[in-house]
Amino acid sequence: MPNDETEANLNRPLTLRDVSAASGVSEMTVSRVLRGRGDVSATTRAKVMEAARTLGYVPNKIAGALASQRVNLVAVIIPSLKNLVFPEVMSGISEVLDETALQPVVGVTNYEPEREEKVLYEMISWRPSGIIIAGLEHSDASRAMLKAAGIPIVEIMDSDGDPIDAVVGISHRRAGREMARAIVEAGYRKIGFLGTKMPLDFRARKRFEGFTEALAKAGLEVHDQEFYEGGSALLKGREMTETILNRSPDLDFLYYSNDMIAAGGLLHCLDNGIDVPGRLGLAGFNGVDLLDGLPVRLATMDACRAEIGQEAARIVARRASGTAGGGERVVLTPKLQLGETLKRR
Amino acid sequence: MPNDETEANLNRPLTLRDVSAASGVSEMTVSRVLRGRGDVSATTRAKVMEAARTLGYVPNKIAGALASQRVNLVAVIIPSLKNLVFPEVMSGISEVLDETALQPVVGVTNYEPEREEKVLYEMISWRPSGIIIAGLEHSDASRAMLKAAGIPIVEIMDSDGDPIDAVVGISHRRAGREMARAIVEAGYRKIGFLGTKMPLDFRARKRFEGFTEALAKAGLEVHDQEFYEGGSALLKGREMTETILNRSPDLDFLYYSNDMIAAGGLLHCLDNGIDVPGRLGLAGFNGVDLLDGLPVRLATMDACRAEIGQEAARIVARRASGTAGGGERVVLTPKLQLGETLKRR
DNA sequence: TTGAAAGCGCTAACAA
DNA sequence: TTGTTAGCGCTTTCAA
Repeated sequence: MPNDETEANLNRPLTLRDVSAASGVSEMTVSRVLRGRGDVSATTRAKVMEAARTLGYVPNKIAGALASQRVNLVAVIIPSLKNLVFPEVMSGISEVLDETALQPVVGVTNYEPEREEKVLYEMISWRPSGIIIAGLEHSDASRAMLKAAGIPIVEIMDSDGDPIDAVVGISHRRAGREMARAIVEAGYRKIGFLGTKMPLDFRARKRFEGFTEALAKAGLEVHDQEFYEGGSALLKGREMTETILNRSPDLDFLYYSNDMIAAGGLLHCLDNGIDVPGRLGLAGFNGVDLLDGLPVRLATMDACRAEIGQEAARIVARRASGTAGGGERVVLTPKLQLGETLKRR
Repeated sequence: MPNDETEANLNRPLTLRDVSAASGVSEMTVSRVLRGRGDVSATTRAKVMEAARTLGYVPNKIAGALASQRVNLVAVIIPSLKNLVFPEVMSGISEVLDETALQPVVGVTNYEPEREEKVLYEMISWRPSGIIIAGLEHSDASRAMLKAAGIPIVEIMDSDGDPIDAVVGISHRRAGREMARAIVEAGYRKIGFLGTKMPLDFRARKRFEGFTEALAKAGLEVHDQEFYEGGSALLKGREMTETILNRSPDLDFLYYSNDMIAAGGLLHCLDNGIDVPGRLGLAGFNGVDLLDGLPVRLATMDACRAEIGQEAARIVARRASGTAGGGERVVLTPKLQLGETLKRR
């Protein structure tokens, strides 16, 4: 049974032409109406809107983008979605872009440079209005693509290194140094480090470097260390803590490369009646709000995730709106939260 | 100082034409090489690759998509990234799509129907090869768009309702019923429910409905309930648990709508020396691997997140490759994990 | 305020 | 194996 003409299921996407035919208005004017451009009479506008709505027309952005040479997408390239940190950055980005015509599109690299290259290539081939990318370390090929893209590039989360264009982040080296200082000042001396077995997590590495550097200044060094990969971070935190304490029972402080494993360590200590922070101090990194629910507030350092996302998005938005710019540099200061797992002086 | 011609920074993106000129090969053949189509001599291929590489050419997918009427994107529409569940579904999707030419693009709705409409409209206007969308409940406008899109639509995570096209999920009603049965069988009688204050979290609601229904069959009802919104789920779990136990000290079981608040509840009980599962039983929902790190293994029900993602991606991939289909229905069975917070019989 | 023509950068289809 | 031609569906530009 053939359908009524105006509702015919043509099994092909509708085009401007269809709306034009249905409304008796030229394609060009239909286009104007649909894009909300002025200079269209109210009558014409009404006719067009009516036709578009009853047909269920959805514009083809591909054609629009090709013709206008404008794409309202912002590529956001991050290592992972499973680490809560990145969704938080995403929220900051979305929040700001929601007020603009721009839209974030996420690409995930799994901390693999080859994947980063591939994802970047794919993204750039859609000619986005800007790229927000985690970290300052990229392969030569990636850097070349980013430089050649001719669009705003904002590298985020880290400020220790040479940005390609703009950068928004914190200094992880400094974060490590400050935590080390706080630990030493509190009187701890036998310090252990627990982290991920991820040579490509440059930010964690920089924190570690800053940490050891500041310890060295105090005449100390990392007494023992332990690394993990994969699995539930909370569980790994428990296990690693047990392992390292068995091996080096004289440790009096454990610095973890993230809050999740630190929380696992804390649970281990609570379970085993280890006096925290008296006998053993603990600290993590990130300030994830999961920590609010733990029995004891963990010492950590807030990495300003949402703020980083917001600032990065603002830079892209500003540039997309034509306001000149380039090479913006926003360095945020991570806030030390002593919690209850680090002795007070 | 003008640049050397082959490396000129034209400040406009390179086109096939540039590669064609640099290599002395026709645009069409360049296009063939770059897309890896056969029927190109090794010599020509080499010339083209060389030219493309030294120029740093990145194809314009917008033009390609318009010309070929093919877009290798799959829109994935989910309520949130902060709930760990969705990143896990994403992993399943990526894993499968990585083996194909398809690429996921994520849109986030924040559980708001109006946002879902907007995100859908944006996505559909890029003419993706398929849409994977969480849930079976959508506004009329959203449903109309999905139906009219003329591409594979896979609704995921839930199987209780009428799908538009394909569906991959679990029955949350059944999940609720099964948990209720297990609780009753274990001998608990005064049962409390703790969940989110989210009228639009249909899946949580269905679990609750199934739960009360099965309790009713056993002649029981939910004895008290407590809801929360926002904040750290772990902390809210602690707080709600304290609140509900103060109000109804005779409760002997607490069923939580997700594992995170259940974990908070568990920590509260451990802190306060409440005998779990003897005096009070606890259960959550999801089977997030965070739970592995808790001192006591929480009773929960695995929601098959990764598997759902994989199946959904497979359906889209299969359809994109032309293999006919439509209306696929995959209902997975959530696995009950008794853990140590529900008495065994 | 509206319309007609040209073309965005690429690929399908066909020809050589 | 390679090249030519004609669009894809829209927007820009210019004319009416």
